[in-house]
Amino acid sequence: MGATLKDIAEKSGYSVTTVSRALSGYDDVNEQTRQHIISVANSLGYEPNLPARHLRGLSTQTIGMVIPANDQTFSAHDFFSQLLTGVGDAASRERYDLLISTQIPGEEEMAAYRRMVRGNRVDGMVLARTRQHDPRIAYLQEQGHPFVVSGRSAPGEPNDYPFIDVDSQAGLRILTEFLIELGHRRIGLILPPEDIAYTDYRHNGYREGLAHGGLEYQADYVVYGDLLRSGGYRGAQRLLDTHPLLTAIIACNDLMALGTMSAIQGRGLQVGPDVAVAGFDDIPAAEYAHPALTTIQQPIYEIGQRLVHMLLAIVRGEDLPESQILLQPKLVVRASSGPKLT
Amino acid sequence: MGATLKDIAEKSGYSVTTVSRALSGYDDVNEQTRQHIISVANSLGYEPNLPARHLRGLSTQTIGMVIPANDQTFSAHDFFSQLLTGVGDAASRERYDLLISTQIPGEEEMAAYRRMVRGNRVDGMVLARTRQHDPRIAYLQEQGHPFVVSGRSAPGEPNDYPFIDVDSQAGLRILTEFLIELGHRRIGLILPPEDIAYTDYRHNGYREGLAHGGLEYQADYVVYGDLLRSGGYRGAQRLLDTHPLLTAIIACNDLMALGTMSAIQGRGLQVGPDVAVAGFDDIPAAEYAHPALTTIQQPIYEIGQRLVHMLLAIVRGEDLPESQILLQPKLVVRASSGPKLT
DNA sequence: CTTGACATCCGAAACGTTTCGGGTTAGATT
DNA sequence: AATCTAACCCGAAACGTTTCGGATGTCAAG
Repeated sequence: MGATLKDIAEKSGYSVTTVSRALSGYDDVNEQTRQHIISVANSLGYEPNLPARHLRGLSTQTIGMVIPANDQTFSAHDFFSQLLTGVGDAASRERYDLLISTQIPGEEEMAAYRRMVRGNRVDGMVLARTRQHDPRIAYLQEQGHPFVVSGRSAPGEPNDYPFIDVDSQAGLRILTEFLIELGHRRIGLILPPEDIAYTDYRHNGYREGLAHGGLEYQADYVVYGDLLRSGGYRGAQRLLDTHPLLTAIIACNDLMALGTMSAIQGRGLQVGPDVAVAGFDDIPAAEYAHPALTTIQQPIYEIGQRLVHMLLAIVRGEDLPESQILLQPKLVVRASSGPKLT
Repeated sequence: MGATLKDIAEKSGYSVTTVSRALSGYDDVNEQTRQHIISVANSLGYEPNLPARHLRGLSTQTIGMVIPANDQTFSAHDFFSQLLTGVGDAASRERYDLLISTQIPGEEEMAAYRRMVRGNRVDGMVLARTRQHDPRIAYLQEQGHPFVVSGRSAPGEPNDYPFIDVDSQAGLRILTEFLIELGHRRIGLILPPEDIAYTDYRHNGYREGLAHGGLEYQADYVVYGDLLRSGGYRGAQRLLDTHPLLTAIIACNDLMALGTMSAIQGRGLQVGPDVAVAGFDDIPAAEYAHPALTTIQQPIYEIGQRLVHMLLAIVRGEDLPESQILLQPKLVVRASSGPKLT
């Protein structure tokens, strides 16, 4: 269908070699010849065949990313759409495209990674939402393929790769201390699934906050959720059924916090005055929730952009000033955390 | 780096041809041989080189999509992240990946299309947010490359391509009639930018609604916005500055409606009782806005999925039962449209 | 003993590009 | 007249795969 170098060569009377060299700006072709070739190329609507280029081992100008699929519950993608937008915008400025595969974690997911990496379709990969003993990281390291990660490994695991993460241990400590300062003594916690790498960090931060406020850690104030709104709803129900005297609940992401608010309101209680709620992420919906959600801000969009810059530096063989970045979290106080208790 | 067919051929003692045929399931290779070859392939971690395959003209198993970039304002991507998720999930089920390029509309954007289409990187393209005299559609038709579109052409332009759209003219008529029924007589309208294909449909729907309710169309009750929250804010300010007696404002998408609510609340007025507000799209934030937003529901996620099915049918040469789908919009009444006026 | 059929295998060409290692010409220098 | 240089150009190989069109060997039927 499309015109090839050969077509241009025939039409212009030069060889394929010369056409190729003219088009890619070598200086051993006459300027007049080059102009002629370029005009023929344009008249034929020539566009280079990328697979052919890649076959020669040239850059694919493409960044790969595998994102978790989860059908209906697209709003769970809030985090990923922000990350994706950051990655996409930064990539575009570097004339890179994105190859995206949405996959449910598991065998198919690893196959998607293999297709991209060994299949030679991308120059580098962006990973997100690290898990414990993450097989994706092991694979990419073993392949020696350039990659960067949003989120470091779980505590105790090696972190021998480039990443950007927010210190969520500090985040949860700050949140917990803040609630204690408001006067709360019984604070529930809804954690992410156990296999997520940052779960332990947040769990630890919560414990640190309690210790700092002189409160004892109560294992049954803590439940696990699924990072979705529904998980927050169920988690809050469970906590309030067993411990109706809780005066505050921290959910480990904003989506679960929104679910928590629904559960509280469904019981005829007021979010804030009756039960304080706090989340983590500061997704756009947090600001517009009712009441607006107190949360820990993560600059997800910026992280996406910086990941691209790191990745391309690695791909180009430049060395990175910083290859492991830990950002400090920021507390954003809104109405959901309620007034100071008296 | 990665193992090739040649490596497997050498290690197994068969020819490259036989290895290739064994691996791709031809039946003229001995079952025992095949097993042997497969085990060698696995031991070498073989993964086919996709560019090489594509060079031979085989399917790329990839769907292309160019989405508008707009830096900071990622929340504007609400519509696109839902569409993207729908497209991604459906594609994944068909073992397709997505090639995404984020681009600001203009020359660079067309270049991204050319790279994907003529560069042979995708089997088909998904377009969204049709514009007037859309050069992308003209290009894809001229190239004869498979594509499907979310949103038909502007009124009066030909619609000779497969699309899925929501009848937004009906949507705006319904919305307008609903507000009139509530007792509103002075209803402002914030339209999308003029070059968006659906702008005239929505404008017409508004006029139809007014006519049906026996109200006269007032050109100065209508302003144009930019589809972002900020555009809704500015549009509402302009409307209320010049026409403080407006009792209702329709914004042509939810994001602008949220901006409109901020503007109203910033003036010390109550959204609903003082000024009714309605939007269009039913993005997740609409439900959690305060007050919750009355709006027209578009099943964006499902549209994304159906677009993929249509596109793949075209790519595979199957014929489509329906290639131009117009969905009926659904009114979702929430608090922002306020009570019946007395 | 021929013939044909079948099962199994393979050589070589092709896809479109880039690039190495030249070649040819014209003019300038010896 | 021979040599050198610079400017311009090109043939052929290579990337990894698929596939067309056979080739070879075995065995049963004629």
